[in-house]
Amino acid sequence: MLKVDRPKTLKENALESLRDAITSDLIKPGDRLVERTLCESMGVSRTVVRECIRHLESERLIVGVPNAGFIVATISRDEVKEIYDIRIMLECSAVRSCALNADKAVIDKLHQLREQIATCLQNDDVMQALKLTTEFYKLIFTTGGKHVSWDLVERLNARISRLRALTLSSTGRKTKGPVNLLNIIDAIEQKDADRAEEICKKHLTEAAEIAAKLI
Amino acid sequence: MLKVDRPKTLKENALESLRDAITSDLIKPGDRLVERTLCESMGVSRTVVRECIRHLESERLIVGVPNAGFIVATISRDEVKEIYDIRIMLECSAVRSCALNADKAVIDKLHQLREQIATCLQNDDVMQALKLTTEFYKLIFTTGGKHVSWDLVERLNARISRLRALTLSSTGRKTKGPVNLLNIIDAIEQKDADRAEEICKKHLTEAAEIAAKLI
DNA sequence: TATTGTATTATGGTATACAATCATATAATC
DNA sequence: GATTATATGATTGTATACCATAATACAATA
Repeated sequence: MLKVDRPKTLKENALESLRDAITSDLIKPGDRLVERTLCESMGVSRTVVRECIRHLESERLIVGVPNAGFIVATISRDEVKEIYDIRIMLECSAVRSCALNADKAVIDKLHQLREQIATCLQNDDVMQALKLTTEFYKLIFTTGGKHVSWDLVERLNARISRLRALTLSSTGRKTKGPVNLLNIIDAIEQKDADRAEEICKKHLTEAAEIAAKLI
Repeated sequence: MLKVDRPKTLKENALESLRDAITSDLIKPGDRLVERTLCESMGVSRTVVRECIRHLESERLIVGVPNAGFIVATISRDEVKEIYDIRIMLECSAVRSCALNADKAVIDKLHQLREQIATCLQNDDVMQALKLTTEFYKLIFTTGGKHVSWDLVERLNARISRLRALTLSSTGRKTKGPVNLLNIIDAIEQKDADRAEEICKKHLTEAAEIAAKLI
C-alpha cells in the first residue's frame, strides 16, 4: 500500500515547536507561558495554543496553576533519580528483547548511529548527538517490540532533556559513552541478552550518577 | 492555615467525565468522538471539549485521525502484554521501596483497603473493587516514594481498564486476589522486600495470564 | 508604613464564523 | 449496470470577539 502522509495540522506543528522550545531549554523551567504571547510568537490562534498547552500538560512538561496560567515544569532531584531508575528497567528489558530479535540490518544501523554519535561528541555537537542517541535507542526498543515502553521512555526523556544534554557532554561521557554503545551492539550481535542487559544497566547507571551530580 | 480549595475548572470536570466514560466502557473502543455531540452531552463549549480531547490523546486513550475526528483507542494483544510486563517491573520496584518505608499507619490502611476489596468482590461490585485496588496500589507507590512510576502506572491502567475489570471479576481472581494482597501486606509488614516483590510479581503474572485469555 | 482601592493583565470559558475536508447520496455518463 | 462526476451535508481545523473572574502591581489614603 502506498500510503500518502497527510499534511500536518497547524496544531501538530505548533506542538512540536513548543515542545522543542522547552526541551532545548529555550524556555526554561519556571518560565511562564502566556497564551497570547505564544500566539504571537508562533503565529497561530489561541485555540491552537491552548490545545498544545493541554497536550504538554498531559506530558508533564508544563504544569498549570489555576487562574495563573502555565509554567514550564521544574524537576526535583528525587524525580530525576526515579526517572533514571525507570529507564534502567525499561531499557534493560528492551535491550534483552532486541538481542533476541536483531538481524544484520539492525546491527548495521546501530553501528552507523554509534559512529555518528561519536563524531558529534568529538565536535561538541551535543544537540545532534542527543538526537542520534534517541534514534539509537528507538531502534533498540522497536526491534524488541517494546513500543509502549519506548513511548514512556520518550516522555521521561523529554522531562530530563536538559540533564541529558549536560550528561552527554560531560568529560567522562564523551569517550566512555560510545564505547558502552559499542559493547551493547556487540552483545546484541552475539545474541547475548544477559551481557547486553548488564552493559546497558552499567551505562545508564553511570549516566544517572553524572546527572545526580549535575543537578 | 485555612486553605480553601479552588473550584475545579470546567475543563478538569469535563476531562474526568470523559475519561470515566471511556475507562468504564460507556464509550467503547473504536467509537467515534464527535465534538459537538460531546459538547451537548457534557454541556460545555467546543473549546473545552477539544482541550479534553488533546489531553486524552496525549494519554493514548483516544487517537485522532486527521480531518476525521477522534476514536476511542483500541488495544492489541501485544500492547496488553507489554503493559503488564511494564507494570510488573514498576510495581515490583514500588513494593520493595514500600516494604522499607511503610509504618503502621500505612499497614493498617492497606489492611483496611484489602478487606473492602474482598467485600466488593463478594458482592460483585467490580467497579468499586477496581477503584479500591487503585487506592491500594497508590498507597504502596507513594509510600515507596515512586511518584513518577505511579503516574505511569495510572496511565497504563487507564488503557486496560476494561481488561482489568474483567480480570478482577474472573472466577479464580475473586478469592485468590485478596489472598495475594494479604500476603503482600504481610511481607511489607515484615519488611521483607524480596518476598513482597515475589508475591507481587506472581500476583500480576496471574492477572496478565487471565487478561491474555480474555482478550 | 500598612492598608485599601484601583487599573491592568491574564486566564477560564463561550459563541460564532468560515474554510477545508470527508462521506455519502445522487445524477450523469459510458 | 457499472463507473464516474457532482452536489450536499457533516465535521473538523482555525480564527476571532467577547465576557467574567482572578491575580498582580501600583497608587492613594489613613
